[in-house]
Amino acid sequence: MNLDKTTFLEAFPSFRNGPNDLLETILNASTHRKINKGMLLYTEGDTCNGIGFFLKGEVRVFKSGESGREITLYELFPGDTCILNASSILSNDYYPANAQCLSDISLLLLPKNTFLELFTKYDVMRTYIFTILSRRLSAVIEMVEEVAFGKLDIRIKDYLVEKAENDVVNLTHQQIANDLGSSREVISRMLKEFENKDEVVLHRKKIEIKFS
Amino acid sequence: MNLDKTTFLEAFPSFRNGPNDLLETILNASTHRKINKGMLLYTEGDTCNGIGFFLKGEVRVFKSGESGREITLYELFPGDTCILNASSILSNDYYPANAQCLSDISLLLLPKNTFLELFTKYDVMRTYIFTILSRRLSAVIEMVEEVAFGKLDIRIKDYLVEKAENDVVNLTHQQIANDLGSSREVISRMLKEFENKDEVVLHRKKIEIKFS
DNA sequence: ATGTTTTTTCTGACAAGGTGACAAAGAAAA
DNA sequence: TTTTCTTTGTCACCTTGTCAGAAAAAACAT
Repeated sequence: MNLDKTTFLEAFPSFRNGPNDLLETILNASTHRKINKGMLLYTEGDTCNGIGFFLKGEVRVFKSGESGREITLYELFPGDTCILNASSILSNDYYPANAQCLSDISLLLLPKNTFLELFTKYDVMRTYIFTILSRRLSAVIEMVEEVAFGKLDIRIKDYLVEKAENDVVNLTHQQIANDLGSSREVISRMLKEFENKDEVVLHRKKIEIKFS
Repeated sequence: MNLDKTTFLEAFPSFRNGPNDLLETILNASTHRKINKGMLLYTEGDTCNGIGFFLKGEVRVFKSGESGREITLYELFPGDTCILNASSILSNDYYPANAQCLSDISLLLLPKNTFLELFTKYDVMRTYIFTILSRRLSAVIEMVEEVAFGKLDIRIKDYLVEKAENDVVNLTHQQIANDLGSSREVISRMLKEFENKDEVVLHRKKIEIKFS
């Protein structure tokens, strides 16, 4: 046993309702991995031989375009599964995006075959996967709407509010661009405009928000 | 019984593997509806009280922005389910998009509760739903990539090739704009450029392609 | 402490795409 | 034919992305 039940159930409360068998199999068959901040978990085109259950940390799932621009599809937190793993395992397809650790993370990696068995056998597992998958679809549909119709100034402001802690955002312009699917120059330009209108104060790797 | 098994199984072959019970329940509990071309099946914010199994015709699922612009997320064909129905039923949420009939369609409408029972009870149903859901997620992720990074001239050309029958596309500039999430003016402008470069011939509601 | 390198930000000119307003050309209807 | 509606064309302007180059701040080395 690689990990105690309590720790797992803390992150994955929906498995409390499941049979003990399921829980035991997950804990026994999986390996506990720790991966460092900045590392890439998957890249586009990878084949998946396991599915990760995230226990600690943050992961960013993103697409990147030819020009070097990037856009974040969604983020993963403790209690999440990289559903694209599950999806590509079940449909025997490539992993269609990139996943990057935003902090040191720890996860349980469940081998493909065990996952397939558990998915076939246990209702709790299916419901869990279904819920996450369904949530992701909504999130990505929202992304389409934002990117297709949203004005960038609004998108940046919403983003800053979302990312702010005590009205401070500790990110570089490049990181913001990578999340929003824009380019660094454009973000810099807009932030400068915000500053001229006295809506933010700019520092290196740090933005103070004066609206929100 | 509203519909014979053969007709249903033709459109939904994956249910052949399922128990007879499942099939009978679907056929008995659902109502057979025909809806005319142009009608809206759902609009954003609707609550779903049933899930549709498409037997005939085409449906366009799209988002619309404030400015009146639209973007098509994906299309539904016979054998499809409007997975956003299932998704919003199972997560008890609103329908997050609009669905419009591109032709006269016919579908089986399975009431919410029956669907939930069948989903809980039958593996075939869960697998079917999961497959569709997973496919949609991939499709929508592709959309994000296209919209965020794709150049419009390329997107239009790809689109025209996809929609062409014998190198002819019978659509208005507005319809193309609505699928691609762009505006009519821009599409007209680009098509005119294509024509100047001798890549297409433009008519009313009709574009002849000379590349492909 | 000083010079060197790297990271982050700034700037300006230009290109691509979206917006708004309005005109013209066909098609359809009266 | 005249009128009306649908579809397409065009122009000027605004927003966003791209390219190129430089400045400023931090990190590193000696």
